[in-house]
Amino acid sequence: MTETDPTQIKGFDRARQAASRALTEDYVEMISDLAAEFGEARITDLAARLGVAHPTATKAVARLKREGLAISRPYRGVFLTEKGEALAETVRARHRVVVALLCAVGVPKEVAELDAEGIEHHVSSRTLAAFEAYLTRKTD
Amino acid sequence: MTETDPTQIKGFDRARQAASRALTEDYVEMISDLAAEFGEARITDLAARLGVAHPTATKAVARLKREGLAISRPYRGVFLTEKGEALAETVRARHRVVVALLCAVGVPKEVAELDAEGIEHHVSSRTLAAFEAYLTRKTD
DNA sequence: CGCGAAATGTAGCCTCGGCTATAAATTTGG
DNA sequence: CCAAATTTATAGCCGAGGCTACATTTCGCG
Ligand SMILES: [Mn+2]
Ligand SMILES: [Mn+2]
Ligand SMILES: [Mn+2]
Ligand SMILES: [Mn+2]
Repeated sequence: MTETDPTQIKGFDRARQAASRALTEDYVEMISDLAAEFGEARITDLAARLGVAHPTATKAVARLKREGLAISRPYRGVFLTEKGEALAETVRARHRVVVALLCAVGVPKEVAELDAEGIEHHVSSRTLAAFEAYLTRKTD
Repeated sequence: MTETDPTQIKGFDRARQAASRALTEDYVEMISDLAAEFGEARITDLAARLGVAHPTATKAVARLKREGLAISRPYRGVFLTEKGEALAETVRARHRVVVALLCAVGVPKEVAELDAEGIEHHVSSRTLAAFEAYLTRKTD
């Protein structure tokens, strides 16, 4: 083979890293949502909303705790740490921008909401900034 | 908990399915690229371009063969089946549209290329259609 | 030709993120 | 206040997708 384009490798690598962060991001955002609604996030509710079996949610929460994003005691609710809350806020904001951008270029709202759930995790900060600038331009 | 929004669950489910298809899509596209350049795709080249160790590429190719997307004989190159070629074409086209859309809303080209590698796998046919329509409108 | 280098295959390890089945704790209501 | 229902925990299975180490085959070249 000739040379290997480093940009291309970087793209695949970034996509792999984003995929591995996606679960964390969705759980943290959901825990934050549930906390706002009910004051705490229960494992059962997390599992129901994410569409997984509850042991799957339990495992995910264990990982969040390992990473210092959440805390919990046995048979009690799950709560975000400050670090977790900060991540949730970032993720929530990005989710909204992605949906808005999709809608702005003509994607039906319902479809935008579905696709955004996956797309959001691959939107870098620079792309996010471009989306925001575009939305601002378009609105004003 | 109160009710559980089925649309939201569907979004997470779609994102999970897309993530599991992503690897297949990238490999098939890359095999097609290498075939165009060199007449065949070698495991070493696949691994180098995707940024993984060669046993990882070998495993992935084994899966493609299982799924009827590629064929190969020991110590020889990998080739796509008709089904594989068709998928490669679809994936390549979508990749281009995603990059073009990102550029059109103001994302720098280099960044667009990086982010598209992950985003593309989460763009549904309806969103793709909207992107194409937007690009057509903007160009004309 | 034949030998060393390069490519490919294979074995086996790891983590992650699904799942089911079963056990234990907690909550609820009669 | 106790029994049943609900919730949570735990054990253990699976496949995917990474990796390293090592074996084997093919290739290139003197
Ligand atoms: Mn998401
Ligand atoms: Mn989201
Ligand atoms: Mn890709
Ligand atoms: Mn691609």
